[in-house]
Amino acid sequence: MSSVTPRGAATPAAATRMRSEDRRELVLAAATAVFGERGYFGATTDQVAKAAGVSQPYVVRMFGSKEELFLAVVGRALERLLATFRSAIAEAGPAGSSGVTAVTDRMAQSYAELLADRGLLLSLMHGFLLGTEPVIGERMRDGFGQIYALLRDEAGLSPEEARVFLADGMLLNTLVSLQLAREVDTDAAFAELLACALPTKLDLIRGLGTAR
Amino acid sequence: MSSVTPRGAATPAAATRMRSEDRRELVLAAATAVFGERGYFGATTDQVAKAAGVSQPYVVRMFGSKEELFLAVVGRALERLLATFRSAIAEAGPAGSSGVTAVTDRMAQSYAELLADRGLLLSLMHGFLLGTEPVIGERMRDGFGQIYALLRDEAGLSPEEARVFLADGMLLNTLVSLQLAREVDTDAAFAELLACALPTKLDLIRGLGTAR
DNA sequence: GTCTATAGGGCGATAGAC
DNA sequence: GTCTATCGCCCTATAGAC
Repeated sequence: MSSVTPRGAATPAAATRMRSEDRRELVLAAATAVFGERGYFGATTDQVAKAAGVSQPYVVRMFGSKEELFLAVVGRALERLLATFRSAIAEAGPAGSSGVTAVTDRMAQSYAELLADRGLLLSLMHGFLLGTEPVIGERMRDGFGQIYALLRDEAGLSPEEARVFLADGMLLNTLVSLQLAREVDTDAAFAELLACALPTKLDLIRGLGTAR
Repeated sequence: MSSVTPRGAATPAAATRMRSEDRRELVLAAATAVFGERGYFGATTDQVAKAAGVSQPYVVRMFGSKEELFLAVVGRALERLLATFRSAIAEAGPAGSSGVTAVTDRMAQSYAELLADRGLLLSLMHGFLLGTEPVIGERMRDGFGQIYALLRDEAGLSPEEARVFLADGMLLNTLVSLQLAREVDTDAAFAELLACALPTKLDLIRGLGTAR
């Protein structure tokens, strides 16, 4: 499949030799998944290390501390979220040109697609719930402000339209994290809610709920 | 102020002698506040104990384990939430009778008032984000299902109306937890969003944001 | 019923070899 | 750059006195 370096063979699990930048990205992706599931406090640097196939002290060394690792995770998540929204806006044009629903629908679709990036949106969500943490809270307020500014200034949404869009996003995060899809086959009410909240993405959510 | 028992004087801080049921309620209220701020993993039984003015081992003894304490907290929170909604429905009548907005507005007002109970809604919110936890996750799915069932069957909302109501609630929780109100005076965008998301409750939120 | 003392385990971070 | 070994703290839970 992928190229194996001359030194190969003795290196850990999934990770054969690679550029340090790639390895940093690998650890960030692993950390995103772990923080997304258990939150900042619930996740351990050892869980991240095992998920990335490196040693626990190396994870800490790489980022300085667990808190800085979390800040890097949410920073990266925010970057991707904003970039994805900008692509959507570029495709659909801002709200002024061809109606509001063109942009919001396109952005909502982008948002749902970001769910495929395991833990990315849920790491942000966990962060949003830690507003009283001195460092993390400040960072999350700033990030939330960037999202709101994009919706207003770049997507061209009104305050009310932006509010509704954000509310839908928060519900989506909650439903995914709750893994409601787990009982979608046995609970008619959950099936009804999910069908309503995720018109076209039921299969995607179902996949996320079971793949553990 | 309140009655002091004969033994008084030597007992801890805020808590003079009281019935064990009252003390259990005191600990539950303290735990609700702590779990609401830091979540299940971030909260420690010692923080709960200090907030309640009792010893840490006593908190554990009382509920068996930290996990059972959390389950008691979210169980109590859910009870109160459902009871509050039922009062609102009783006052406004279900959606069929006098239009949908009568019930939803009354329930939304009730919901905002529950924010005064420190940590009650945020403990639930933290729980919703732990859907992958075996015991807690199952309990939270069940609780969420109860809320949805109430909105549909008792409040008489359509699936779409229930979805919008839930989405607004999730955004409200997020904004409160983020403590966006903290910067409402220096950040015009935050002020705009909060004014839009919390039409009549800006002062309430402001109070929550600063009182720490 | 409630406390003090403490055991036992896990976690983040550091030291130092390779 | 990455690992192994390990320290020291903090946290949950138990034991046992009052």
